[in-house]
Amino acid sequence: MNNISEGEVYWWRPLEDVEPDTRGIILFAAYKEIHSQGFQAASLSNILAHTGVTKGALYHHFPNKTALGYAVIDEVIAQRIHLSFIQPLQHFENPIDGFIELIRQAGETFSITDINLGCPLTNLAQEMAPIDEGFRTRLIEIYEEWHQSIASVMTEAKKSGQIIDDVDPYTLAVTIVATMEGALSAAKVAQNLDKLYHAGSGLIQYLQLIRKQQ
Amino acid sequence: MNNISEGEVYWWRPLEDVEPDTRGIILFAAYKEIHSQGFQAASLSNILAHTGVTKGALYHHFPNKTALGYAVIDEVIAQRIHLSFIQPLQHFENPIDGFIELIRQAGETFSITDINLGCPLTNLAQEMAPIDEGFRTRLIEIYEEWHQSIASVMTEAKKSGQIIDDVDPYTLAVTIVATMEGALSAAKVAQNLDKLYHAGSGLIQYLQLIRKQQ
DNA sequence: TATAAATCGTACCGATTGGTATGTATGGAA
DNA sequence: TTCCATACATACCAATCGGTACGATTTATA
Repeated sequence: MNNISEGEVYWWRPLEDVEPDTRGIILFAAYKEIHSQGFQAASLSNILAHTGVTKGALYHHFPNKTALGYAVIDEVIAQRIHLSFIQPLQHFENPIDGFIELIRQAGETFSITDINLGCPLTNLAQEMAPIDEGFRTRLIEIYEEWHQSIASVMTEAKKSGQIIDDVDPYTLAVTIVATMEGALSAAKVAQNLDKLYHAGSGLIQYLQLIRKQQ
Repeated sequence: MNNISEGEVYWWRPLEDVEPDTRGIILFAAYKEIHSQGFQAASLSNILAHTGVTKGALYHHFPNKTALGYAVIDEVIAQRIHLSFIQPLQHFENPIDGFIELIRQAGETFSITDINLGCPLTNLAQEMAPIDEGFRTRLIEIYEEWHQSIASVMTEAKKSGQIIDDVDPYTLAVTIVATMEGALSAAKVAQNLDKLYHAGSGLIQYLQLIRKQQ
């Protein structure tokens, strides 16, 4: 039982089917509230109202709101980014083809609701990184792992002659993530997928151009 | 007299030297508060404390907080985006060279404080577009003008044979803006310019690759 | 000079916020 | 059976929020 009300489309559905304990219920409800409202605007009362959990229970499991936010990053967001964006990289036989396919699929995997809410990692990073160092270090860590993972597969692709020589793998990694995030942000504001398609095909063209012809 | 406290570095300094009236003082203070705190977290009490203006004066010039936010977009942000990013496009003889130069200069024009605060347009768009339609339409309008302006110069560049044929000007425009925004966002989280440099040189490489060799 | 409108200042309000204090029920160990 | 830590539930709190009511003062107009 994950607290998704019927008719409510939601990005990245719960990964496990285990019946969550009170702490898990709070954690997932907090993730949803933070994802849709932002951390500062996230209301503890809302989270409690949506779950039926009482304030006493919440403050038994988490010392304060900030700690709850940290836990959401550590135990929910990090996991989901890892599974959705970092793990798939390992299954790419050719990273250029892999990324192009991943970008092409984006239009189908993301619903309008997903687009409107935006990427939870980006949202939280943009809001909280300048304000709270605890948030920032946690979020930076996720981004860095993401960048390094892409750089790693690109290094291999370069070695095997799939990519032209004057491409720095890490630079390429940061550029890819930046463009993908920018594309999702643009789509979020426009509230439709058009901008995502445009920026997506621009990125695909870039990837095609750095492919070494043989 | 613009209310920038000494030692405080600030992005996009006031454009005019005219002595602002009460309304202008409130507007610029609100712009600063919103830029650094976000709209929802922006405190009217803070704005009043920083300016010495009273609440009666504020509510005389603006019916409510939302209207104040709209005015900040219409009368401050739109103007600054236009002057900093859209007008310079007209002076490009070759848009590819122009953009490359613009990206190269980014490292010098932006201070650490600028980076940490982030782009006011992006910040506001990400926070408020999903929540308030009035914000969204205003912000979309600015983005659309930006995209169209870039697309326009790219169309000319394509006609004069500076860009390879299989580039769609509008697609290119959206991609450029997305990558620039993503780069600034990454730098904001990292709190240093490294990611901006990386994503910047990735974008430069893309631009070099779509240049038609002659 | 009389009058009205514009431009504020001050005091206050209800609502909501994160957080706390304190009580209670429960389950396992001695 | 006693004991004690875990796991909640309820009631309350100070602070802050955006917003309003209303008086005072200045400015423009006639």
